[in-house]
Amino acid sequence: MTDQTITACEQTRARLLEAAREVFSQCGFQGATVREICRRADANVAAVNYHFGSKDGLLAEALNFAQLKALQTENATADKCPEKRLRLFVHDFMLMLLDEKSASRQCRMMARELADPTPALDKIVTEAIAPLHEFLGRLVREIVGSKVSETECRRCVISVLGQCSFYYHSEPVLQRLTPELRYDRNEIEAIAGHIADFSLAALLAKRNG
Amino acid sequence: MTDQTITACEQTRARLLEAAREVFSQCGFQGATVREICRRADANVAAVNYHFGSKDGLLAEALNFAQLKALQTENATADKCPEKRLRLFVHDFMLMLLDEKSASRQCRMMARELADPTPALDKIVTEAIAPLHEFLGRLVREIVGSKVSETECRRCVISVLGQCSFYYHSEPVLQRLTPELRYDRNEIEAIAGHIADFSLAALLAKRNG
DNA sequence: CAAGATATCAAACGCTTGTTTGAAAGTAAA
DNA sequence: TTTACTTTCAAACAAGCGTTTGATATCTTG
Repeated sequence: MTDQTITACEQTRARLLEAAREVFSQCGFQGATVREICRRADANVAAVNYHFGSKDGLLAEALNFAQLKALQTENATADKCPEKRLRLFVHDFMLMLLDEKSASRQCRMMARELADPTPALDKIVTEAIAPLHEFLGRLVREIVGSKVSETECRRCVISVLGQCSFYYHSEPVLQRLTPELRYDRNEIEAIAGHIADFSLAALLAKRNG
Repeated sequence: MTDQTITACEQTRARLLEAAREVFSQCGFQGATVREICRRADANVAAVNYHFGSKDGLLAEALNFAQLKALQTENATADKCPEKRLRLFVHDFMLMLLDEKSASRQCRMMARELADPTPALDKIVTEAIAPLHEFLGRLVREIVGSKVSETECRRCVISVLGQCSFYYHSEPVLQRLTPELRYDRNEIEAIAGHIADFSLAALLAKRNG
């Protein structure tokens, strides 16, 4: 019984992490309760503190930026022109944010925290968001050319991310505005297409203007 | 003592409402506590329930969409081409969202609620956000012409609002990304200019494409 | 198997939350 | 001034929170 067998302990840890990602991404850090996480993980209330020290510790371990990083490296190695890579990025990013079926609650969890800071925000920013902005900054730079200032370039990145995030952050509102709206795969891809069109038109205008 | 004299009761109510707008806009509905609101209003904890019935009731009364509506009517009556009116809207909207000195906590309060729904979200949507989307929808329509579909038009509105909101919602993140950032009036106007440029370029491309 | 370490559990702790209470203070009209 | 009503207040309430506890169960190992 040395390796490879999954101990009961590890099972509980894994269930807690999964439940935590679920609840954190749905309710935010403040809104999520340890009791609800433990209920969904079929674990005792004390389990969180036993395995992770505290609710903060659980959040820190539940955070996982692998998927977001993978999205960037895959995109960077794609053998395409920058316009197509931007289109691809927006597509993958929106699927990650909106597709229920995509198992990437990590990303949505992260998005929840952006608005109101938790102890983990610094880690999120340095490990995930800053690299993301730099990645997009390079991509935008490829598109607009060298005449555009760095500040302007950064604002373009924010314009792209702002459009994407809005669909996630304001879902409750958009749902009420157009009740028939469903984020199925077709809808998400249509939205991603719009954001890419919209952004590329603006960026190309900047390059030529 | 019939009119014009401000009773003690009315003074307390007014102080509570002002303090509530302050705290709600800073901490969100969940994060705000009745005790903190009462402390800032120099009132007893029981005052909220006495005057407004509950914390929910206080939120409902504290909400005030006058400023947001005024922004729309002023804009609509501006004797300008739709491009300039969009530019003007973005400018005024960003000032309302970001300028500390602008006394419009109502708008920021509202923005806080969008991400995680409170009992008041329905009221906010029907009374403030839906009209805002319709207003912007008409403005966008004037710019892109009649060839663009209604769905696409709506998505353009979201693209504009998404860019604006991002600076507000993600302030904690943007502050960490560029620590020297300060939302003074110059910076806000520069940002508003960028968003207007970016969006108009995309909209004009849609009209001509 | 027996002993020691590890993991789970029900229960409770201390704290904060929104809300309620009943008495005290303030106000207005007879 | 007296009477009736409104407003404030300190204190307490019940519920929920994250966390701790000490006993119990479950493994691992000699």
